[in-house]
Amino acid sequence: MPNKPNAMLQLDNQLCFALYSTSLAMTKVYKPLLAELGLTYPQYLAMLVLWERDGLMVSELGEKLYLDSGTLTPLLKRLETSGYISRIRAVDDERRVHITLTSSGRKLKARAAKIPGCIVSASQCTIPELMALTGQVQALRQRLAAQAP
Amino acid sequence: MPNKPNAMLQLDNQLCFALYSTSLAMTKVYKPLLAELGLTYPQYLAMLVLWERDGLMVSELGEKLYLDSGTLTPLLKRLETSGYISRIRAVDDERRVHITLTSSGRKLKARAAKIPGCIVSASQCTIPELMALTGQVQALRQRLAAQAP
DNA sequence: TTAAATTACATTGCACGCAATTCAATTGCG
DNA sequence: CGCAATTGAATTGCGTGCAATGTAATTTAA
Repeated sequence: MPNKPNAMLQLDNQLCFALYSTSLAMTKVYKPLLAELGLTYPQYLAMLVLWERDGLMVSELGEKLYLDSGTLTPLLKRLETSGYISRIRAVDDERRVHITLTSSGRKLKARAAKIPGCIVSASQCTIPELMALTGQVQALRQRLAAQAP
Repeated sequence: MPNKPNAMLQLDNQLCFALYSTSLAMTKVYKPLLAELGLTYPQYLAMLVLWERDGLMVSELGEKLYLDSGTLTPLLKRLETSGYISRIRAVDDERRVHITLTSSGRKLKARAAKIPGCIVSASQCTIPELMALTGQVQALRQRLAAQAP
């Protein structure tokens, strides 16, 4: 199949670069919206998880976000400094740290509710188009994740 | 349209997160392949551009990669230290820095030729599937880039 | 012509991502 | 029980991304 190595080495033929540059472009669209909430984009992702399910351990958050403790520990400390979460060691197992929303963190959800609509609007796509593309990209992620153990 | 704010705030409903996490997963698949060449993933992207067209200015490279000088200057210095490129100030306009492949950098292209095939294989997709998805993601990038001036 | 504006990079500072290592707490096994 | 192995976070070090700022070269315009 890979019988045209030169064409395959062209930047714009590569799905990887399309994903990479589009993800960065997406982050730039989010940035001013999130700045109003005092969040960075990865911090917003962590808050999305916590708004769905509060009190997760750092490792559980990491599974949902596909991030490790080296990334999450400092990120969560910043969210704690911002007053949106508390980091509490479990009493039954002091290795574990549970991440809990503060009152301020819970209130933030209402202010963030308008953001998805802004992004949909910026994408100039219909909801079904976005859902279809999301499904395809998620399926690719699953297959790629299976390769990197 | 955005009349279900709670569902829209769910992590797995969001295209942005699908792109973000899939891009990171892609990088992890590349990592061991690129480590053999002594390249990081963004450095590999820069080399892809230079293999297509040598001697670009920093700003031209930035347009192709959607990256700015704050990112590229240190990245290119590392590629120079690795011996793959030269950074040469233009004689006619000394503000400009042209990036030129070294002999070692040109030779690297042959060693990189097998990588796209490895990625296609890891994706477990057919070439037409990958091309279709690439096109959709690129189209999204164009629309998003139009929003962030 | 020369001062102001613009351009092209470089620098600084902050926040990721992640590999590798460390450390403390817990578990498992003989 | 004792102790090695495992687990969950934290730490360290490096390489991005990017906003903001700095600086030197060039262009412009009064």
